[in-house]
Parts: sequence; C-alpha cells; structure tokens
Amino acid sequence: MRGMAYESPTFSPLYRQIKSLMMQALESGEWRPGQAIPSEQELAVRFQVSQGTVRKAIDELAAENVLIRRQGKGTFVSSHADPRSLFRFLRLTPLSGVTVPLKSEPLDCWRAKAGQEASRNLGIEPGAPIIIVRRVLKHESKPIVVDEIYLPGEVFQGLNIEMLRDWHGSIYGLFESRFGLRMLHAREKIRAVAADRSVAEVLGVGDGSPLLSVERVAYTYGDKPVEWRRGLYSTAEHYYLNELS
Amino acid sequence: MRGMAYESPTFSPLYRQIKSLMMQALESGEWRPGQAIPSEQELAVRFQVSQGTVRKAIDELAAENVLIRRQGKGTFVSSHADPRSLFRFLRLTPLSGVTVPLKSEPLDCWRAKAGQEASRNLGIEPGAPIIIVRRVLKHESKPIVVDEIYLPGEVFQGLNIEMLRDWHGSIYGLFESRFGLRMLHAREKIRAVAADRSVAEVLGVGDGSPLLSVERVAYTYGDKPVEWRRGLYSTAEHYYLNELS
DNA sequence: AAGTGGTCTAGACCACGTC
DNA sequence: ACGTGGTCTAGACCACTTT
Repeated sequence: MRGMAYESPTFSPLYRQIKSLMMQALESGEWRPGQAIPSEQELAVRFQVSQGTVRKAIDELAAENVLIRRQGKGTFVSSHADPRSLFRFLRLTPLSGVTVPLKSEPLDCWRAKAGQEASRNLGIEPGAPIIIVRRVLKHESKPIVVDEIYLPGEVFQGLNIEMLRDWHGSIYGLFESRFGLRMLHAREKIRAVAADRSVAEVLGVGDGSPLLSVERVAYTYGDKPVEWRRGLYSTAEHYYLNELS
Repeated sequence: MRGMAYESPTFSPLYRQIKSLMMQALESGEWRPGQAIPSEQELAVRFQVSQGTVRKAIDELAAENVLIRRQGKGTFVSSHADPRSLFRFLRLTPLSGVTVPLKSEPLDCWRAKAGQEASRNLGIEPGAPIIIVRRVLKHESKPIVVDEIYLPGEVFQGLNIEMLRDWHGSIYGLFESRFGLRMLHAREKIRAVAADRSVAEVLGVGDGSPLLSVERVAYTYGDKPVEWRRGLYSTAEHYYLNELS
C-alpha cells in the first residue's frame, strides 16, 4: 500500500484508498449497522498504514454520517435504528410545541412496471418491476403528509403491506433490517402545489389548498438510487426546516 | 498557549482556541474578504503552536465556508463577491435548462420600527429602528420571487433604494462591501401558501395560486442574527433544491 | 488498569501554482 | 526554484468509558 499514493496520474491520496476499502467492508456486510468496527490501531495494522491515515479516512466517513465516533467506546456503523440518526431525512417541524415522531400508516402497496419518470429517477429500465407504497404520516392522529414511494422491485423483493404495518419505526429502519439497504444521502426538490380532491380528503384540507410537494431520490452505496418518493405536506401547522451553511 | 489545552474543566482543545483567535482576526477586519490570510507556517509561529494544530483550526473554518483553501496559492477569506460562494444561499433551480443568476429589482426601501416578529427574529428591542426592503427577482425578465427583507437599522445605517439599484451582484455582496457584514449561515422555514391579490399581480400568477413561502434568518459572526426575510417563490418553472446528507 | 478515540508535535516529502 | 497547501509517519500524552 505504501508508496501507491503518488503513482497514478489521477492522484488519490492513501487515506482515500483506505476509505474506499472501508466502504467495501461496509457494503459487503462485514461491518453491520449498529456494530463497532475494529479500532484505529487494528485497522492501521490491517491496511499497513499509520494510525493517522486510518483516522483521516474515518474522519470523512464520519462527516458523511456513515460512521459514528464515540470517544472511549469505539467507532460504530450508523444505523437507521439509532434514534440519533432516525430523523435525519425528515425535516418537518411543528410550528409550535415539541417535535413528536410522526406516525406512519401504510395505505396501499402494489406492484407495477417502471414508467419513464420512475425509470429515470431509479436508474432502471423502463418496464422493470417496481413496488409502490402509499402512506399517510400523522401527528397526534392528524394527517400531515401523504406520500407515494417508488422502489425497484429487484431490490425490495417480498415487500408487502403487512410488513409495513407490522414495522414500528422509520421505513428506512425496515429497509435496513429487512433488505440490508442503507440510505446514505438524498436530494429533494420542493415546490408548492394545489391539493386535488383525493389528497385534500386524506389530509383533511380544502380542495385546492396549497401543499408542499417534496420529491426525493435517496441513494445507497456507490451513489446508486434506490428510492424515489413524492410527498405532499400540509404546512398549516408545520414547516420544513433547512439549515444553510 | 501550550499546556492550556488540558487545564480547564470545560475542556477546549488547543486548535479550537486557535480557531477562536482566527475568528477574532476575521471579525476585527484584520483579514478581509477575498484576501489571503498568513500561511500555516506563519500562523504556527504567531500562535506558538505546531503547523498541524493551525491546520486543524483552518480545517474547521474551511468546513464552515468561512475560509477557502487553494492548494499552492494559500488560504483565503471567503467573500460574497466570489462567484464560487455567490449562490450558496439561493437554492432555486429552473425545472429545465441551465442555471442563470436571477436578476434583482428593488421595489421599495423604507424605515420602520421593529414589531414583535422582527424583534424576535433579529434579536433587537421592539420599537428599535429597522429597514425594510421589497424586491422582485426575475429569471429572463419573468418574475419568480418577491421578498421582503427586514434589517436592523443600527447596522445598516445609510442603506437606501438607490444603493440597491446601483449595485450589480448579490445583495449579500452589497452588505459585505458596504457594511462589512458577512452572512455565515442561515435557517429557512418553508411552507406552502396561497398567493394574495397583490403578490399574484407582481408574480403574474393567478389569485390564490400555491407559492413557496421561504422565511429566512441569516447570522453573522457570533451567531448574531442580522437579516430576516420572507420570500414568496413561484414554483411553476422552478424548484427549491435541498441536499440531505 | 486497560482500551478506545482525541490532541499535539516534529519532520519528511508530494502536488500545485507562480515566478 | 520557491512557497503554498496536502499527505504521511511515529511517538507521546490526554479524555472518556469500561473492566
């Protein structure tokens, strides 16, 4: 390993090569969500580099929320089951009062074939099998969000509505524990739209009311898109919070 | 300096103390936007620490977009005049086509006294002088955004509409060059609302059309809020982009 | 006491930009 | 050729957690 850093024309520093090896260990399932990875010293021996170089690789993975460092305890693989990272992807906040987890109620779950849009967003062939989930998210039994989730059928084989009903926790927690899929980052496109009849009924708002349309593509290892969803948020009592830095 | 790191009960590592000294130098104007700061070696001598410790302090400031590193050239104070950080705070993207800077047209600029909301958001006394700016942002001469900006009068003394009209570039660029104020981070609350008559007219949309309401508080050094604004975005041809990681 | 991550140092050398 | 930031190493010691 030593000396490789400066050889290639497209220069990649040693710590990035180590980072990449660590991502392989994560993707392959050698290190599982919630578990501790080997100590920095052990990794230094394994990869034949100094502890400082391992450290820099871990620094980047921790900055990307792939790993979590805990002083004195070790470095852990982040998990959607961990309350600390549970709501990393849901930015909805009540206008007043404390933040309570929204309760998810699956409405429907069916098989279909990918249309143009699903194909483009999920990076699969048009006509490839997909699974569509419809849900409502409620805050103290009041419906706030209705969304449709499009998933590649090949990855989510066996997903059905009973599974969704029986699961207590975030849907990404289910994806992680049942399909070994971890969402690493996502991109959202936000617009304002008018509620149509059916959505207005589910959310209990007037026909034509303004709603937040949040379209998300979520990615797993290797920047592979594995979820496309569109949510309609009622923002009468909530807002979408965004930190700019 | 050496040895201080481990003395206090609320432990602050040496590199954070250095970081804090560097923030002072930035806030005081010793190092100005766009300019290079001293080299890591020079700073190590000045602060009597190793180059690695200075480096770690700079790492954090660069991660916060306060400084920008350029290999081989030096480390620079970030500036709103720099095209690289110009659009850091405007997340609006056209549905199709390339991103073109929106053109700002100031409509009005007047003095007022802070009400409850302005007082709370700007951290000033109710009744304290404020300045309000109304603008339209256009994309290829089509109005897309109308916003109102609330500024503490004490900080923005002398701001007027001619100044705004004559300025070519982002409004934060004007704030930086004219008032020495740099926006370091911001928090946005996003909702969907219906256009009222007057706004609908300015944006050229139907009365009651859904619009994105984007409320922002922006902060300068020491987490001091210095701007509160509310924008209404027409999202027929644009969307608000957000990266989740 | 032992093990983990976190800090700090000193020195060598590489990659990038400029003179 | 030189100065800048960027990488890598080896070693010492501190802070936190568990045994």
